[in-house]
Amino acid sequence: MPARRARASDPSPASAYASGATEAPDTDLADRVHSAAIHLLRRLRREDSRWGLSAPRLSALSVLVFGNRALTLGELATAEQVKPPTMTRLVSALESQGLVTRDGDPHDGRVVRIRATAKGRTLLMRGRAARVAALSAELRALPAAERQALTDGVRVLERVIARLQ
Amino acid sequence: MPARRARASDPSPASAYASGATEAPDTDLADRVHSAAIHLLRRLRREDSRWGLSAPRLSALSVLVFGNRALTLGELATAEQVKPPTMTRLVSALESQGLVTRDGDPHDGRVVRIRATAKGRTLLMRGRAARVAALSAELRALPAAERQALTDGVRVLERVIARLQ
DNA sequence: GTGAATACTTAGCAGTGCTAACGATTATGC
DNA sequence: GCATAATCGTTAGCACTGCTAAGTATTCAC
Repeated sequence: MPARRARASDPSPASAYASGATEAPDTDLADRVHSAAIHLLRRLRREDSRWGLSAPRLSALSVLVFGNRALTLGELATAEQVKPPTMTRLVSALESQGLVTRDGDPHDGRVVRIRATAKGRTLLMRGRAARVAALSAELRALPAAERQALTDGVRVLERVIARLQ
Repeated sequence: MPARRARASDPSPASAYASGATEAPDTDLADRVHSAAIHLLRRLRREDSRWGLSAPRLSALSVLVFGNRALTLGELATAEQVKPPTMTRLVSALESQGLVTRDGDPHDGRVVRIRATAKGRTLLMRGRAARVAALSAELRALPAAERQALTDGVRVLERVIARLQ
């Protein structure tokens, strides 16, 4: 079920944007990427509540854990491509969950240094695994060629996204 | 900048989830797909307000326009993978914008049939183009081989998402 | 040392997602 | 035919994320 073109009787999510017939090929591809992102996240969202880690919190925490150092709130906001007030609230939530700490910087009283706690590291490892478990399972079931195609595609997409900033 | 692995000094968005070193390959890939979806949508979100069409509204409207027929609210909710109350509110918003109509079904008084208006069709065509314009521009700039890799990857992802339902 | 710039927070808005509970309508079973 | 059950959609209310505007505290520049 390639779902390359939307048909009159096919309102399936994956093809929602894929009209294509009268579109430039790149617009068609952009629509499909866009639509796939929407539906993927909607689906993965359902796993969140069990872990108390929504997508934005998970994403921010992962930057701290894998960055393996304290970041200022502004750095974290930039890394996550959100505005500072949004990150303030995300960090407050993570802090109240005991997953990160907020410390003042001795050299600059304006900045706040945010660091993942041990609990945060542990929860991240488990939480992100749970969130993407369903996806991982499907990917494991893929033929090697398709998995490779997806890997290559994602690599391209990552670069495109970085360029969109 | 392949961003395949997160490094201690690299809190870049695209690699936020890509720790990988101690992960199974598929989990690594799932994380990367997940992360890419998050950051792509956050970026594209910014274009929305200019058109009054957020991602969910755009997506729902596109199902109606390209499906080219009236759908019940429940069908639309299923197609968009949201619960009926969520779709009720989305449809109400689209209706108040004059982009869709809500009509009762003569054969079944419980059902509501939702149809895109001409205005809805027009706005969709322009709005979705605007929303993905930045993305389209980047894709057009890609070498043919990379664009093809992304196309193949998206095709795989679409099938995976359909299977996640 | 005064004024500008920077970092973060607070307040308030809009939007999306959910569940629970409700009314209206249709289908079922006797 | 009528009571009961099932279905469809809505309303109400919660949590969360995103933004802008405005405020506070601190540091930098002259």
